[in-house]
Amino acid sequence: MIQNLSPTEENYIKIIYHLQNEDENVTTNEVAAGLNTTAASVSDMLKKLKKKNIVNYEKYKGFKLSNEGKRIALNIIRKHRLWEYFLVEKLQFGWDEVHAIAEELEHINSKKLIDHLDTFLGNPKFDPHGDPIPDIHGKLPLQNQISLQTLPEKVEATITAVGSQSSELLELLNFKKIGIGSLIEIKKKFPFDQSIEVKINHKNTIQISHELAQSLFVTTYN
Amino acid sequence: MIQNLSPTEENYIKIIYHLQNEDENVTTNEVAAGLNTTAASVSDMLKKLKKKNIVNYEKYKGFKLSNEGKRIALNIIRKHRLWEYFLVEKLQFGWDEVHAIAEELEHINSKKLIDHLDTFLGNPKFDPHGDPIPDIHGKLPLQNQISLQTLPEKVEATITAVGSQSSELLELLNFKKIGIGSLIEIKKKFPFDQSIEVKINHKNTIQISHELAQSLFVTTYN
DNA sequence: AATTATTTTTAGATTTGTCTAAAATTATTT
DNA sequence: AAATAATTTTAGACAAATCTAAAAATAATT
Repeated sequence: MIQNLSPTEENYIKIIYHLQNEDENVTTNEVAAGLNTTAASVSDMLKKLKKKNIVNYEKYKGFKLSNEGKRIALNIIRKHRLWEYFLVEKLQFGWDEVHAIAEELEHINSKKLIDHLDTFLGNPKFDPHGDPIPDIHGKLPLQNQISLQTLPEKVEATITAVGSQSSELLELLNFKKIGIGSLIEIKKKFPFDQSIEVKINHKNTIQISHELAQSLFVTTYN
Repeated sequence: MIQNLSPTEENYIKIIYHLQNEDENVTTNEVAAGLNTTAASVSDMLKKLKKKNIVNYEKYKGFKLSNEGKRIALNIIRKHRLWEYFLVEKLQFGWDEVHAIAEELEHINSKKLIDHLDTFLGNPKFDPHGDPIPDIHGKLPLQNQISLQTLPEKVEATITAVGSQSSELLELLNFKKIGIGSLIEIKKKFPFDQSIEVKINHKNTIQISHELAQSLFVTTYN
């Protein structure tokens, strides 16, 4: 079912998604704090979202997104993160100044727009903050991945994702002879420019810049 | 003065800009028709816009944008047309399907966003429909467009606008491999049916009917 | 377990943008 | 210039989203 949701409703859905976890219910006050509004307004909105079957809610007992609610949340998050990626990669914004603009862009409703944007950007898997981008079906990429930048020294890992499919990135990876499946281990980190020295497949040792390290995602074994 | 305007207010400002001309005032009914709303709603909004000094308005006498109102209108139009350009040139939309999406994107408020987008797109002067894009200062590019039908022989020009947005016209232009930005020069005019023979981009020579020539607008350089 | 404190909900008011119906004004006809 | 028609404005109502203040329910404390 495709529902027509106001930006306000979407913001509630998004914050509930971010607040909820497996076991505990989300509380009215948490949402009020997260949206800089009052508990009363949250109560009002919950009645609406319950009627639309977006939220499972009983008075005084807290609430959680329904499956439909989760689906909607993931779609909003997909839009938000793709726009953030666009702003940083294409429009040269700093990663710390894109959030507010993406908050507005994410409420524009056109599936075709977002899917074309995704293609244009090269189907990136992670946004500029390193957060995973849901794909066209709402699936999140595997999340035992960490950015190469955050891998500790002397820990072996496998490259399992790249941050984007841009031709520039692929060219660089080709040149350095690394790709999905390569074994990688950080030998030394250089704080000055955040570059790192890594060993690839137990053989060649190469230098990797901060920018490249942020676009490589690895999985460890322990 | 930077005002915070709602999307609704912006839509009113935009339609008034498009309806107004040098001499005559805009009427309530024209705006109501243009926005698919009632004359009563227009009256309500005019009171608001007058208080904000966006519109010069006297009851029962019609109205026009103030200078400030025009400045705001041109900025909205700039946003709309830059987004249309982006959708067509970067996201591979057809020029006949971008208007509705641009209507939403145009209300996003970030000067930096639009100026970066402008740079990213290469400071285009005309949108995919051939309408001029106001620059960062709100200036419209010179509009010495003439119908292709009135272009003299042996004078090079650039196609800068089309007369309609019908899919039939789009189909024909696609087939003939010409569009906004194509260089064009009339080689020969045939009085019998007013058709013309033209050279496109210094390469292929094609025939253009009277009807088509009337729907193409060009800019010369002298 | 009773009291107090906290959280959550409801009740009622406000703002924005809309509408219908009626009144006021202007334009057109006869 | 009077009557009729059309346009424009006002008055009053409504829906969405918000707020404050008070009531209801739950949690924490003694």
